[in-house]
Amino acid sequence: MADKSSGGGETGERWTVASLARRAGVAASTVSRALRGDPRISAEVRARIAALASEVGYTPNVLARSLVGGRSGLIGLVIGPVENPLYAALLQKAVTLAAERGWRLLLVHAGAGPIEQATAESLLQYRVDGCLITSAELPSRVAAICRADGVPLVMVNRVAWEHGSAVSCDNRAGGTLLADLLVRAGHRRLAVVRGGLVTSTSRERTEAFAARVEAEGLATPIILGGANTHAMGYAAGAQIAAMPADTRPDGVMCASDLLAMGVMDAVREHGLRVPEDLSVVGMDGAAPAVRAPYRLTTVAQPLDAMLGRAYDLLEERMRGVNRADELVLLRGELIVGTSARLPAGFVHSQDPA
Amino acid sequence: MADKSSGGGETGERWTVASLARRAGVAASTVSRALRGDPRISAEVRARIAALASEVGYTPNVLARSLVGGRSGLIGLVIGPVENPLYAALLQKAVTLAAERGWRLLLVHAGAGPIEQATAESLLQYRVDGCLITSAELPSRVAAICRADGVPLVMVNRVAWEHGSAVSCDNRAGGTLLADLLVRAGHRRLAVVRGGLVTSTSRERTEAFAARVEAEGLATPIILGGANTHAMGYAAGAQIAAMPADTRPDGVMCASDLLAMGVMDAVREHGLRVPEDLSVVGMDGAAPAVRAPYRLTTVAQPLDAMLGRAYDLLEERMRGVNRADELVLLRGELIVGTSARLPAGFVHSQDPA
DNA sequence: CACGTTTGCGCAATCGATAGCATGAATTTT
DNA sequence: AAAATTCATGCTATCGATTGCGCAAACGTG
Repeated sequence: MADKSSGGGETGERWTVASLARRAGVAASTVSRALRGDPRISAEVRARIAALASEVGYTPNVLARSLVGGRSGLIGLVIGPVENPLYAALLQKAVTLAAERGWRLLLVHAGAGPIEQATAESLLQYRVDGCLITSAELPSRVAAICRADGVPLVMVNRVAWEHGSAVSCDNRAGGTLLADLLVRAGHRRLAVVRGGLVTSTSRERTEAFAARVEAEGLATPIILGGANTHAMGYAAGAQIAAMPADTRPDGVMCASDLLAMGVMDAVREHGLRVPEDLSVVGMDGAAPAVRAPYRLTTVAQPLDAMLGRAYDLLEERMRGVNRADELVLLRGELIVGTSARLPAGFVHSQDPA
Repeated sequence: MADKSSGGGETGERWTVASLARRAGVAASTVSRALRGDPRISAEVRARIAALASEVGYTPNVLARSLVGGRSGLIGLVIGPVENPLYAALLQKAVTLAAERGWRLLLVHAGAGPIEQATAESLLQYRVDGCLITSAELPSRVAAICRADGVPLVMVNRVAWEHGSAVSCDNRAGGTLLADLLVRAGHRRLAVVRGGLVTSTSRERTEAFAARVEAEGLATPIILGGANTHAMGYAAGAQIAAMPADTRPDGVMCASDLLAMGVMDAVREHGLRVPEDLSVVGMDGAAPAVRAPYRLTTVAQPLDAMLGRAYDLLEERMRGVNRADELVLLRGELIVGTSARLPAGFVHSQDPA
């Protein structure tokens, strides 16, 4: 049926504006305008071309369009280790929210390791309109590349280091909140299990927690950990469990839920009960940490809001608005589980009396 | 320094072959050939242009290249719910292995839900060279689109339904292996916790396990579950724990590690010990299931090998080789944890005596 | 009925990179 | 020394979609 010389049809050749135009007996520019709803094309012709296009299953070539239009509709995504459930959740939401804005994600990197130069360059090769970095580590190579080429850049869950805006949970506020909670509940010997030594999230959470503990007149928390993995949490938990009961911490704040899960796994294997022998709190609000068997008391990051703001920031800058970089902090939400003893008279936030 | 009329430099304008050519005093085609290492260009000129390109930080526009070249270098990725750690691992490996082949991943969909038409169409709009579907669910819409436009398609962890090749773990062999293991260890009342009712992986694992159990002369396993989530596993575990001890199953095979974790969490909360009161085995080899507190006995999917084969299949078909669709099955590896009683004299595979 | 204005659409250039063909110079061959 | 090659590079069309400009025909008005 479809004649081959028209350039489309069952031959596997894809339809183009040109072949559609030949078939419809109009110019290619008319096809283009008709499909984009240009009012200069008569409603009659527009309908005819639209019908033809959907009949033959025409799909515009975005690559060609972006060549002239200047925007690719692609957002580069650099994501941290997705074995961390927080990043997994972030990834999923990032895809969904991007689709709602008509963007597609070019998955540039996923994992803990550093980003290779060749990988980072693909951001430029594919002319991404913007870049979203979601990783607690410091991918300065990507940041440098984006800056050099004027690609808007937004970081989520990590504060800006050299270039680009950032959206983050207010980690200090979270750390302070958790310190307050533990101190008011009567804990006296506190510990912190920290994540990566160079990650801003871990540092801020740890510092704020320790500062508030000291401000309350208690001894400086002992610091354990040093990497944001389950194994590191497990090791720290084993260390804690091995301490004599009279000097052992009675409250532990972990810089992430992943660490908290490791800590709980270890101390429980060593026969300690949570929270009777030891309170554990975390930060992130990762799904597996909140449910059984952990039921962790934690500060959940508002991922939807964070990504929404991040995309807003990107969109502004993609439109050419020449704004200064900004840092947006959003407050996390306390999720009260059963992993920590609570202050007397503490009212469950989800359960207002 | 950089003169604006040359089209590149600090003005934010990006360098192109044309602007590089003007700057170098040669033709654009010469720049293109020089950068691609065409031997027809003298070594001298080639070196000069290469030096200039790296000096100004030129990056080729892949979009333009693919317009003439016909290939975009993009692989569409459709991935299942990444809160399932198996998919998270798959995602991470998929990115790494794709980069090794010089491909980039266009993240089309991530999650459990169905794929929207507009989302699926982006596969065609961006002229992906191939498509990788990693999901136990049946994204037939994507398959149909790929078939209609001749886009090579490979599925991982799901068997082909209508169109495209597939690479999968040999789920039946795994189910049989686990049934053997439990029966030989003396379990007599077996149960299965299955995943999604329409997913091939869950169905095959369940059927093979049940078939072998019956072949061994034991009663047909009771079937629980019906969705591949932690919550479903937890619910099934609660059901099991609620049964009277003399009729309660003494061995449970879960169609995924995610389910197995849910089952173990539930039965432990109800005071049952694993494996003393109940053996639990899973399938997948997900990282959190293998470590504390689960230490699950499971059949690990060979993800690296699976993805390697999947990409091989894609690559062949992208080169235009007109091969028939094929189904590749790879054997999983038994990982022996502590979640199940073992047959007497069972030799730990990682620990040959 | 003549002239100006809108309406509707085609022509051709453009985006950036690539590839076929052509061209002039340098080199080899007879 | 004239002819035949080889070599290095330039010219130009091409991929597919978009867009500024131009040009008819249809419309309206005086």
